[in-house]
Amino acid sequence: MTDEPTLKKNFLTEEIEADFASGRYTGKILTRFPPEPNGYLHIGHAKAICIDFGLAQQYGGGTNLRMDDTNPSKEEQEYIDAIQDDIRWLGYEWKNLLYASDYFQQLYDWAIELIKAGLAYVDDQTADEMRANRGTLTEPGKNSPFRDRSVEENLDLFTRMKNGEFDEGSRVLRAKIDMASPNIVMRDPTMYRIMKAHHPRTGDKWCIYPMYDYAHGQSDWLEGITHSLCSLEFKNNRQLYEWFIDRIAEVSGFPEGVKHKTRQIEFARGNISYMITSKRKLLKLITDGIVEGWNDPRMPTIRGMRRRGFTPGSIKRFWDEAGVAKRENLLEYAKLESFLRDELNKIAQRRMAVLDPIKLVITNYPEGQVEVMDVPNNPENPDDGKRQVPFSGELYIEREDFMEDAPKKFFRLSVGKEVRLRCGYWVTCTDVVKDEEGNIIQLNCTYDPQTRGGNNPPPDAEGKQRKVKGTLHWVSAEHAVDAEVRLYEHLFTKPKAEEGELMDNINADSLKIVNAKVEPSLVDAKPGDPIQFERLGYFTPDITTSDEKIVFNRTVTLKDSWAKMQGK
RNA sequence: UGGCCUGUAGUUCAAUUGGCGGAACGCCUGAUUCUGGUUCAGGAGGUUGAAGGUUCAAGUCCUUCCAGGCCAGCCA
Repeated sequence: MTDEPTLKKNFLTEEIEADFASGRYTGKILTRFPPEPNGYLHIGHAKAICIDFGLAQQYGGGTNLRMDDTNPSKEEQEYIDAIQDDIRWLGYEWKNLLYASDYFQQLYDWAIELIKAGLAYVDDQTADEMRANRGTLTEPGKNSPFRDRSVEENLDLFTRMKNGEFDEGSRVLRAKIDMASPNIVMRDPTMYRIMKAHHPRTGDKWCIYPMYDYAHGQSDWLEGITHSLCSLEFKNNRQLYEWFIDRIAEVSGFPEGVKHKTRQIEFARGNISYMITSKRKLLKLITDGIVEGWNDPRMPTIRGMRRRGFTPGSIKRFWDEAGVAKRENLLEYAKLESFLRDELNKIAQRRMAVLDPIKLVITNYPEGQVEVMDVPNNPENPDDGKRQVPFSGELYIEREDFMEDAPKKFFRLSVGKEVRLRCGYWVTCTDVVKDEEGNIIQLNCTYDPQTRGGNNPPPDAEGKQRKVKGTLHWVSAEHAVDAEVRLYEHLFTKPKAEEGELMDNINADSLKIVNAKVEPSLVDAKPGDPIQFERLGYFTPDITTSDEKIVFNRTVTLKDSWAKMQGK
């Protein structure tokens, strides 16, 4: 987790290296991550974070974290704080924490210069009129009747817009470019709209707020960003991004201390099967009560995944291995799970927990006896040592580890069969106890005292070694602790979860809550601690866990080739 | 019937820039194992979207076609 994954070669690294080789840039690479503080970061943002921070790190540069706070009607301080927390959790640190709103005055001053140069005008058309006159994908637009106002009138109107003299929606400032451009982004784009909203940072100072297109490029430029890496849908906007900077450079020159223009390069965002990242849809899951909130362990948010038990390392490695390109994609959730398991396998403490308990009674075990068994905390890492687990004549094992009419391939318990209880004893099932309805309520077994600790018994007189195929996990009934365990599945039934009507694809079984019996040492586990319940999967205590009620989240199951065989 | 972008194993990406198409994940075998996990060894899987062309040689260059994506917010 401490060593950063080395990023693979891709078209971004190629371009970046070319930019330094050609002398376009000297010095250090500087990127930026520009989240809009109107929601929580999700797995898709994590890709951008890995690229923006990871690439800069790889080339010895830095990354500015810039809150894209140009729309106060949707943005809140709560998100500004959460975003920083999530980025740090992922393991990245920014060079500077900045806000687009830091540049509101500069942006305004430049707008004045653009107006003076005849490159911007105040438009009195309604939003509907503007839309009608914008033309369509195949037809050019029409010039606004207000397009040729005098500089003086534009200056007067724009100043009054700023002073709050006009109603919201009554006027906008537009760049004067080309209403017939085949790139619709260039058809006199809006630079400022009137918005009388309270801004978390600038308060009530401004009645006008800049649009993304007018704010983003210049923010990059002012900060001396070398590479502004963003997703594909901004490809069309790049022409405008460059237009603003070029025009401002002509009209006002470069800002103090700024030597170069920023290069925007677009890459494809990453989609993952069974997950969605649309903020609107995610919010609907919450408002419709499908999930608990932004940090529900089933949510693809950083907070949700963190609560679920994901590690930052696995998320970073996933995006690193996924690569970067320019095509639409749908990564398999299995790939994410693979890197998750890989890391968890190395660090997770092993414990025993029985999710669906059935009582196992050892009929020949001395009544009332309790033994303490040494069990390794992590066989993958002997340095983690061993712990002591109480063993007795009354245990719980997993209901599905017993079968009455077992097929030959069933390596677990069945009447007449012998199995190993992990680090306990070898037991043979003699008979079962059923209730009136015929349900099995207890398994009676005998144990072999020569197998203490789960070890092989000595060979028989002919030197033959007795063997068992199966090893089961267990907890001592008397010592077991009750715990609630939350078992998660995909939130959606279709891999392309984003497709079609959201509510048609909801997996009704995405959360299953069971009452488990767990070994006593688990009472000390803390939220975030990676724990493997042996033979079941990786779990971590939920943030709601308490002394009164222990709660675990299942992060991911172990691979299960038995279940796979059954499925066939 | 506009502009721009993208098509390479099931999936995501590579292919030294024109020189024998690979990896990861997934899938299938086998070995090992006190977790049906891990680990190890091996295997299957490709008309490089299609058709033409240039070339000794094309995934890579050219032409045409097909499919998919983005853009018509006073969102980002």
